[in-house]
Amino acid sequence: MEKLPIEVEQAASILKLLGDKTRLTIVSILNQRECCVCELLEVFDMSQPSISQHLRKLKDAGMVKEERRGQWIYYSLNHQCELYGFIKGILERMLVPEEKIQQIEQSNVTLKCGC
Amino acid sequence: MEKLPIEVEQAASILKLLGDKTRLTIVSILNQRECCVCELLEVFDMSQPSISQHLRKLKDAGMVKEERRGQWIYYSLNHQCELYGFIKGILERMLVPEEKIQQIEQSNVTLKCGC
DNA sequence: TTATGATATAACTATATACTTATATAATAT
DNA sequence: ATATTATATAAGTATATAGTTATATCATAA
Repeated sequence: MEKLPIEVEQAASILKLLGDKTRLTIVSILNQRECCVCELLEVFDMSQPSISQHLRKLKDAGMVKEERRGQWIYYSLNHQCELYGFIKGILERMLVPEEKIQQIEQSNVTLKCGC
Repeated sequence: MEKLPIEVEQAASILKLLGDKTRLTIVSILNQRECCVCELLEVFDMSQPSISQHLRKLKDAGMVKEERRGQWIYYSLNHQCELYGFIKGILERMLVPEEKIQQIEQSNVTLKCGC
């Protein structure tokens, strides 16, 4: 399933999505843990709409899925996505953004969320 | 060497370069055979400067190297590039553009080039 | 019901990008 | 020398993109 070769055109559109520092970092974080928007907001020097818009693009491409829990919407990588193997292959060769993940975990956002 | 993890920022810039259909196709073709500009020109519905500009970007990133042979300049993937393993990993999951490669080989461009 | 907090959407803007055409450079052939 | 062929570079343009601020939606809490 992971090993099915991908069309050039399809690959290009995925790579274009991942070819943005902010989005690639988001995806790399989501590969470690699910996050709500306000958690991601902790580690980017950027407005909330900007983060939401990036997540929207990732969702539209099927790379990411969302799940509402009360007030919060949790985003996570969509392992069911037919391109997940392709994406995983890329993430595996990248450094995990430990610092940002720590920053999220040390923020009190999660406490407020109660998750 | 291939397995050293890559910084997010560096990965993003490579993925952005590959996230263009034309460039990704070029790279995918060069993964099979070296080509001169006029050969690539055979398989893209695009002006010569456009192809040259794409090759320039790939060269600037170190992904591609060039070698002049007389009138022609041959482009090929730069296996010495520290990111070659990363790129190769992506190409391995993609369909080879056989049709375009055939098109290049059946064109008489190579005959004229005498290579 | 009203206020608050989390997120999404809309509208706008500045910049980046992928093309184009025109021209320059460089090698070969006549 | 001059013409031809291959390629690069310059300049211009239309569109895409990533950000912004303002506002809407939706869930919870008071």
